Amino acid sequence: MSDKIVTRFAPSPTGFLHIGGARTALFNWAYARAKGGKFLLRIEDTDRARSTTEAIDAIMAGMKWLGLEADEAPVYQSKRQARHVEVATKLLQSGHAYRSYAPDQELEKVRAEARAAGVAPRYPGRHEPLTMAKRGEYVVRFKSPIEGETVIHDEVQGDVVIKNDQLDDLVLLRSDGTPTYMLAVVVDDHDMGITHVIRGDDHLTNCARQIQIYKALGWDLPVFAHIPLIHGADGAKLSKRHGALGAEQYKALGYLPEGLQNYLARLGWSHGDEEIITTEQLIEWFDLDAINKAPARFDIQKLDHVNGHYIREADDDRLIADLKELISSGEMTHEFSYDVRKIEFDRFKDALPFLKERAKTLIELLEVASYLFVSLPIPMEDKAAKSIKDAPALDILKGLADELASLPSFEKETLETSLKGFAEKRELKFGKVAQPLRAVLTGTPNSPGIYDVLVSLGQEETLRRIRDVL
RNA sequence: GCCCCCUUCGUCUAGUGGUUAGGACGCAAGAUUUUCAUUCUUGAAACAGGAGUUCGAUUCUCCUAGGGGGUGCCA
Repeated sequence: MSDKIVTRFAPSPTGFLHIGGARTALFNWAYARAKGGKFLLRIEDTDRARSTTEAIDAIMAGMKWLGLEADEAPVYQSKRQARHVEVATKLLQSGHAYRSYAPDQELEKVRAEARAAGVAPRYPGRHEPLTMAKRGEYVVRFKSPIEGETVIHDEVQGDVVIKNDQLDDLVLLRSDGTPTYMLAVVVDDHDMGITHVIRGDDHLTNCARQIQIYKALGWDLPVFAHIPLIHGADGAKLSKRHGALGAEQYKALGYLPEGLQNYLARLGWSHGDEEIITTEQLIEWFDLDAINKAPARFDIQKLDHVNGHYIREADDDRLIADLKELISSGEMTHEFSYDVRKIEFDRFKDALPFLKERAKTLIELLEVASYLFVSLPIPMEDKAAKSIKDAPALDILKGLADELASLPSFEKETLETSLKGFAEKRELKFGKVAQPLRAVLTGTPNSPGIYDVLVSLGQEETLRRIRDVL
């Protein structure tokens, strides 16, 4: 036993890496990193029928995207069956487990009766050997103590006491000889040298059962930390909407991994008033005692805000690379107002400094850049169309076309003096000049600053767009 | 049914036996500005309810209510 901390994330590969799992992985990863320990991944695929390789790939891809890579190759629980059987046999030999031949119907009956009587269901086989004929098919059950209580010393929940008479004799080995989760999780955590088990609190009650198995085996207990689940925006379980999406889907939605990571870290964990927390800071600050006991709701608006921060901070080249990847991935479901495959990334990059100020996701970034890449009859939004309909507006545009055509260069400062002078000459408020111009250049009433639009479009294209509506 | 966990602004949270209960998102107003966004300023907004302990409870205890989880040959 070394002092080094070892944590693990142990998903069952029956679906994508959902947001709750991602946070569990993040906490385990952060704790290992914070304490200079190891972070391992174990695929809990003992339920072969429901486990898929697609799910395994999706989970690993999601973790990789979030920057949560394990320090060693993943352990596949299904490949450790021999060891699980070995331990079950040991338990059988030491009298901590027994073969159970009862058919399902009998168990159903017992459970129904227990429920009707208002007590926890207990499997009767443990009291007296079953008298029924052995049919050859059996499961191995753990002989759970009836007297006393089991205490879980939980780093997040505190001491949780469960009376032993609440815990039934759980199945260790199924009738086909495969191990159940309850057995496998104990054996694997022990064998992998896991020192800290950080997982969702849906495992809290079952933890008491696992502790009994540890004790029967004479093994040391790991430290347990059961973190509350994440709820959806409506307070119910994570579902539909944003909550139940897979981590990878947030990528397709245009979120940055550091944005999601930051948001997730703050969901149920905090460090004073800190909101923007970099990966480095997370590693420096993360600890179990700052994890909240109450479940948190997933708030997409705050995620947007945090993500917007990271978009603005992001390096331009990196953003362009992300954009290219996102577009070629074909995973975006957003319907764009223009053909994003026609984007000229050189021009995009030049405009990025002022574009990223107004985007919270990569998708929004592509949308605010739309004016750059639409082709000639510029699609007009109603409001924009209205602002250039009347004669005075058209007259302004006509004058603007002449004015802009006469400029020797198309730089911001030149344009500023030019446009301001133009407005002054005609005794117009600047908005009267800028709005029609914006409409005709971008097709919308809202856009980046007019000088930025002008510069990013260039003199030739600007004039082409103005003249197109005259 | 039985068992376990949880409860500070709408949301994420800080916090203390005595505080003007703090921050963030969102919302509202204002400043900046050619629009939108960014940025900045200001504002509204919370200790679930009831007992008890105490000189004093948001903080400690109990009860209730509400929410969540478990109770599988799922994990």
